[in-house]
Amino acid sequence: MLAYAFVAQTPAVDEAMISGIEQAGIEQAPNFQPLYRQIRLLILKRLAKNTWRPGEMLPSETKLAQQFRVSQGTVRKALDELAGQNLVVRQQGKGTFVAQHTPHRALFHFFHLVGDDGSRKLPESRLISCASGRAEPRERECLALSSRAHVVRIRRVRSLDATPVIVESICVPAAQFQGLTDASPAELPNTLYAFYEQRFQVVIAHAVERLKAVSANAEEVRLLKLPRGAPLLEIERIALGHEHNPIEWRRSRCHTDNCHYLNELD
Amino acid sequence: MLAYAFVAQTPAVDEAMISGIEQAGIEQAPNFQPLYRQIRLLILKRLAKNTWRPGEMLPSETKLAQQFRVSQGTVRKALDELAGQNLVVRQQGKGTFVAQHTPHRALFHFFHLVGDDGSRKLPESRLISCASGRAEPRERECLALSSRAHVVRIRRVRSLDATPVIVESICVPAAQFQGLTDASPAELPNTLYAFYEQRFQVVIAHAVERLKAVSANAEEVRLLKLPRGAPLLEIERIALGHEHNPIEWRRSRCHTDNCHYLNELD
DNA sequence: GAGTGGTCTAGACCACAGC
DNA sequence: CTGTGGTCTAGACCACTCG
Repeated sequence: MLAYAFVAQTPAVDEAMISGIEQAGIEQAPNFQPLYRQIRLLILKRLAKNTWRPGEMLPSETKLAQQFRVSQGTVRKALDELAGQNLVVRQQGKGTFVAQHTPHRALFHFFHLVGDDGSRKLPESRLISCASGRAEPRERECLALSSRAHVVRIRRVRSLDATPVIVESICVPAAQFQGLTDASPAELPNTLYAFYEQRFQVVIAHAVERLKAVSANAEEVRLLKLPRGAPLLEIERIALGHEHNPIEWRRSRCHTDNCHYLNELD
Repeated sequence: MLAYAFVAQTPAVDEAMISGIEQAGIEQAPNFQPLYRQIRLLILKRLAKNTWRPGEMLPSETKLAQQFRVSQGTVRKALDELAGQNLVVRQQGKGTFVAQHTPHRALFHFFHLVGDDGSRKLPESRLISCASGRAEPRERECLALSSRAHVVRIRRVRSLDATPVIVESICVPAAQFQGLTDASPAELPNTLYAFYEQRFQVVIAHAVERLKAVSANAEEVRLLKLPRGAPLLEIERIALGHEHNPIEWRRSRCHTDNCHYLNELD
């Protein structure tokens, strides 16, 4: 029952991490965690604090083990879990690195639209608009913003094989993206998350997508050259940081006659 | 370079498992695997062979380690990977069990439609038809069947909160499901995969889903009480066995005004 | 060669389930 | 009490990378 609170003779893992221990004595729900999970949390906090930049190497397992006063195997298990969540990348002979948003990651982890022939490509993007303004209620809700917060809104059309197939609306808090509206349209890259990382030190770690079928509205009909009321696949995504804090709200409406959204289950 | 082929003094892991070793000497692409992966494959083969039934307990780590002549930690790592794929379930103090299709698994791993209010429910099913016939080309393609194979086709309407929202077509090879058409309609349960397991010893281990937006056809309009041409979310699923052999082809067309398909990314 | 992560082993101890 | 999986440790050796 008292397991895993303190294992090493010395406090091990200091940093005020055992935050759940109460002095109230009785029947407290035990939020004790195995050592390797406590280590994992400590490393996660450092990731969230940007202690190391994306792409940078973490200290070696041995060094971390010394710092935390645990065995190397325990650190390994913590790092393995983080690697399983794609938060760090491990490379034999080189080291453990903070995960980065590469084109490969965009394609295989964050973009699930695949051609009906099985082809996987990132669509080209054409910017329509990029401007800031007071956040609307829905935007505040999705991004957990206060009532006077401002946001930056980006709209673009994305094409696969030179055919426009997606109308995309993106919304991010202006506070975390100072100067985004000043960026020249040509500067806004196709894969935004790497851009967020490099330009604004904002790291997207997770995302949740919600899909519906909708009818194309007048603008979508025009932009995608569709018949009136054509069915579109709406993908609404909320992208989250390391602490699951919402960072970006995105709505993509996709013409899926020649492509589909692919998902693997177990 | 020669690592991991044989580690223990005795051959360890017999069963003719090192199938990739060629007598041709030079520059063979090494399909050497770490020991724990070889162990994992052996256990996987036993799962595929139905050596143990779903829900049954596997031998303990210690016993498996003795059988395979490796250390318990190596078996543990193999089992951990299998547990990560939801192919086995580990329970402290009890044992390791072959994964089963429970209502919980259906709801959280195989059914991604969620109410817009966040509610997760399995929809009720009403059977429309269940009959067998010669497999059509598309069915043969999806299920990897020969040209004279027969299939069983099931159609049903599924309702959330007493509102019909899904029209579902299911197709399985008749050969693996002898007597399915004789089953009384009342006997066909809402969650089919548990039924497949228990009645036909057919185990669904994975699945791939492809989503599109489509327009409701006349029948769907009637069954779901929709306006003509209403947009529907089409979910096409191919369910696979342990060896990734296709077992079921399913197409669900969903009315998503009050629900959505939920997917989490990393 | 030095440093990194990856594998394998062995042993100790813990938590949990069930008789 | 016994047997199970879960954690933690320690040490040996391997493969890979880079200077």
